[in-house]
Amino acid sequence: MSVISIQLGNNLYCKDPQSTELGKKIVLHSIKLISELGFEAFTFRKLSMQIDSTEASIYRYFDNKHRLLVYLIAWYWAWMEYKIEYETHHLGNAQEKLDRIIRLITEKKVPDDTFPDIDEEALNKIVIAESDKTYLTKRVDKDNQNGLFKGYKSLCDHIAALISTINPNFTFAHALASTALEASNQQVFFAEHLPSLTELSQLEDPYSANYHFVKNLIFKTIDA
Amino acid sequence: MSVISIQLGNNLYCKDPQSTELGKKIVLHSIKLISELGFEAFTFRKLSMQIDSTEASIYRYFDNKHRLLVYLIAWYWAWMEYKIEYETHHLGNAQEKLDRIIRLITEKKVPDDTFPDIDEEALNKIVIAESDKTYLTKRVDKDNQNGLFKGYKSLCDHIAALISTINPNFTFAHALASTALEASNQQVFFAEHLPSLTELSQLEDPYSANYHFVKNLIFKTIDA
DNA sequence: ATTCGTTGATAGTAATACTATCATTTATAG
DNA sequence: CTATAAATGATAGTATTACTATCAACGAAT
Repeated sequence: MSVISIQLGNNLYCKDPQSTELGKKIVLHSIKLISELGFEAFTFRKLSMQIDSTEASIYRYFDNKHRLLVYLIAWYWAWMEYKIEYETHHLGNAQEKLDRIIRLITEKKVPDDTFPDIDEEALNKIVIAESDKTYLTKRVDKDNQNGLFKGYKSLCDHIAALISTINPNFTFAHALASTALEASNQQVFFAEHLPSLTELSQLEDPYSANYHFVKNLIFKTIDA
Repeated sequence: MSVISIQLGNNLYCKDPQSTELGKKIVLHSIKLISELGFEAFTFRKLSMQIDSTEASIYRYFDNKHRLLVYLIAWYWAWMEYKIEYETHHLGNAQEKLDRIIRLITEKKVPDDTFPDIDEEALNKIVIAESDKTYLTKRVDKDNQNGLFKGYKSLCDHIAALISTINPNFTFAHALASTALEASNQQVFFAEHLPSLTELSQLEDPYSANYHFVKNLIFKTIDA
């Protein structure tokens, strides 16, 4: 039996949390705690109590809570890239692939049995509410140099490449890709918390509405 | 001589910072400090030292630093709305108005002599790097109920209304407006810190490029 | 049987985000 | 011009956070 696991760059942790039981517990419960408390109220102390361990032990895996957040978000995007690969490699043309990607990004996230240690639903909540905080810091440039955002950038590249295939004359492929990625999560947040900023919450199926919104946004924008 | 000032809702502060000298100093120097240190490293203690005052005195104006940030961002959007009003009321049709708004939102911000107490350039930096943090908290719903995001929502409404005038059949006017507003700032941040997520940084005039990107995004998307 | 690596237990520190109290200065009204 | 109130300053104190350091205990591998 072959076990698939998402392998992440070694700058994303101090000590690989996938290599030990404690590491897995840290990841598992941090997803739970951050999604419940929000990133600001989340502390290593609270996490250590949840898993009957100590702050010091957690610090052996992650330098600080920001790094842990970056790790979780990186895991999410690596997971998305894996799913995209799996569901688009057989498709014939760029349009179809892009369409499938938009669907994957906007669809409601359900538990993925392939990774029993991760609560993908809770992780998606974190991505929606906290992922911008990974780069909205004074350390962005250093963190970027250390490759912490590689996964997100590679997904953006992937989408931009499809956009350029569909319309080679479109100048802003990466800008549109990053805008669409950000928007797809932001709109879900708005629908829940600032509903006057979006129509999603008024429609019967907000996830499907989001899909149509983002799809329309991309395909209309790139049409020559 | 009539002095114009941006009047903000009274939930945005404890005591109106525009009503006293100390209040004005708090706003003036907090813009400077937050833009330099970033919001996380910014503290009331550091601010109090800058203005030769005390933490306790600052707390009389703002409950906490998050509230101060919300105030600054609200001021910014109120200022934008004022500029938009001023520069679009004479324009004949929705297309022209929307175009002008996009230009105003994406253009490089320079000091506005009308408000000598505010460094609009530094404030714009804050909007770009920190504004998402105003609502990405566990308190969003409460803060929203207290009207803290009124200015942003009203600008979004304004843009959405123009979109609906241009194409009454477009379903996602507010979603597109909020997406464009967010993107216009996000792309500037990416250009500076995560340049592989956007083309803006490669082009001669990134501000003009941003204008064209956002304009194209909106007008292409809403075309029937 | 030893030792190595992992974890736990405990302690400690500087900084943060406040709150409270009271004295002092400044403005304002009588 | 004085009385009084409002605004500010000075000072102190607290709980929590975000770490760092040290050492003991335990189990697994050699």
